[in-house]
Amino acid sequence: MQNRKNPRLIQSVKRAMDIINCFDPYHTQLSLSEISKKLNLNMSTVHGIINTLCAYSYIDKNPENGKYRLGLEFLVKANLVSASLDLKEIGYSFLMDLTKKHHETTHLYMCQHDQLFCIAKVDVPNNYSIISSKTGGKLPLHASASGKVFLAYKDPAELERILNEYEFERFTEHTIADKAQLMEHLQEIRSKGYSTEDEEIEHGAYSIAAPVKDAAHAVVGTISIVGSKVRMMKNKERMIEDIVEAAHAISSRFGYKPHPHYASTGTANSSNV
Amino acid sequence: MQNRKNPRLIQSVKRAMDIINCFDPYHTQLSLSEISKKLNLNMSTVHGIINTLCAYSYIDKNPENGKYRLGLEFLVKANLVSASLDLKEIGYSFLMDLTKKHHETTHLYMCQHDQLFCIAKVDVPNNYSIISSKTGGKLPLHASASGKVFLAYKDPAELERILNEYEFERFTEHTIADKAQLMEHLQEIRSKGYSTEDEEIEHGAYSIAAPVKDAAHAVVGTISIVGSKVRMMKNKERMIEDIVEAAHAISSRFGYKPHPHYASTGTANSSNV
DNA sequence: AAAATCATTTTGACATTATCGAAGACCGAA
DNA sequence: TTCGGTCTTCGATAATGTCAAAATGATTTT
Repeated sequence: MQNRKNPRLIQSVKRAMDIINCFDPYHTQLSLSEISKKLNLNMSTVHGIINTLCAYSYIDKNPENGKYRLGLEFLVKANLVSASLDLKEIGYSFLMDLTKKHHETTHLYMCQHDQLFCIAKVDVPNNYSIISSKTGGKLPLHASASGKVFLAYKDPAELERILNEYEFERFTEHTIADKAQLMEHLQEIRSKGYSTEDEEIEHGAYSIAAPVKDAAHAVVGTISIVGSKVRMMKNKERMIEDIVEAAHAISSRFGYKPHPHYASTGTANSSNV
Repeated sequence: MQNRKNPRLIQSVKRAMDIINCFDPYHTQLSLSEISKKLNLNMSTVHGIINTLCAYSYIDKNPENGKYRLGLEFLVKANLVSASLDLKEIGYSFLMDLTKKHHETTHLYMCQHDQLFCIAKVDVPNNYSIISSKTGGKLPLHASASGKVFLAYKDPAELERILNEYEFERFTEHTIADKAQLMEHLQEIRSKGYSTEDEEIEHGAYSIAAPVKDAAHAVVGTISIVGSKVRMMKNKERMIEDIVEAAHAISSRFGYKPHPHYASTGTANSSNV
């Protein structure tokens, strides 16, 4: 569950987070007893924690059925997070350009805690497309173009750590299934400088991603373009060029400067300064 | 801080929430010592809690400066919350229509815990306006059209409770400054069925709002239209008609049925069944 | 209606657990 | 290097969260 060492974590806070994480797209409303059953906790324990979360609007009790659901305070905080993301500000117009040009959906992902979070998305503009409702999605690292390009530029020790405890969920028959296969793939990505994903997560879909790096050559995010495979294949080459170029442009705004002598191996020092 | 009685709240969870709430638009990054100073807590206490929140990606340590900031998991949860809001689904197309017709920004607010949260927004379509970045904003109840209409339909006891501990922040010289003045205003809103806000929160702005009610006649949200006062005044009457009509349409989707015999006083029973 | 079932909330006693202060590690600056 | 500062770890203490059980409340059955 928790990544690194084992710095003393606070039980009740942990439990509070576990409670919050009980809610997912298939369980948007839960009763007290459902939660306590799920987490094997005494009902009164859960009750106390939930009440606290309610007081802060992170959980809300639906008066109609007495069940609990996530509260609107999450929107407030998400707004705050979102507003303070330089990457999003900078990357957005690039997504827009890419989508305008290629008529496919583009995404901007950001790395945090060895996870990739979608922080911006531009859909193909049908009439009035507002709201990027998929913002906030997470990506499987082994089965997405962005995930793979993220892993490809991790430094070897980190990569090792991540993959050792990694579960290769299988989405389609093209999903990369194990570490060895993935490592080979990553080498190829490093040499090409971008990554593709070919029906590895969903049949009929194809995507291309390139890394956004900062001054320390660490990958801070990725940009990607996704679409139906048949359409994508038609001008794949031009898309790759554009994605890579956009990623470079964004990277340079983050102080990234390619070092010719380091470039070939692509070993990024992910600075835990 | 916490509203009702005093159901035993869990200290460490409360502190965790207080820590999260330290972050605001003016303080997006905080150091450990800043937080502990702000909350008058021992650094190691804060440290433990923050570490726990970090393990769940609700807080993230910026490697560049060692400061903490809110984590991307908030985006995930906000997405989940947002996706499960019926009100938003239903209301959205109405906002769109209103904005298309009147060329002004429209908002959809939702009530929770005596607060109004923006859950959808449609800007005047300039070229490609995506992302509703203001989603997640909260509204001052006494100085916004939506806030006032929300209060107007609260049942008297509830209203009393809310206003007794309410602070009337002053934004402009038109801001309603005290309870007596507000009560008078609310009566007027009830008799009209909608609310207006005239430079009460910002000079030059004018807004109109109407309540969305559910089957129990409780106000579950509001829709509003905002714009520069000069423009708004030009076809204020037509806007009011449309806003009220849209609010009714949304309400009826929530099972609301006007009871002719109750209608005149507008006393909503906000069912704490 | 009354009784029974179920889920939620409150209570009080106990031992686990969060807390604090102090000490240790880790910077960056002088 | 040595010094300020901030962050992290550690261990003892008592305060706090936890549990089981009882009380309340809602809903259905007889």
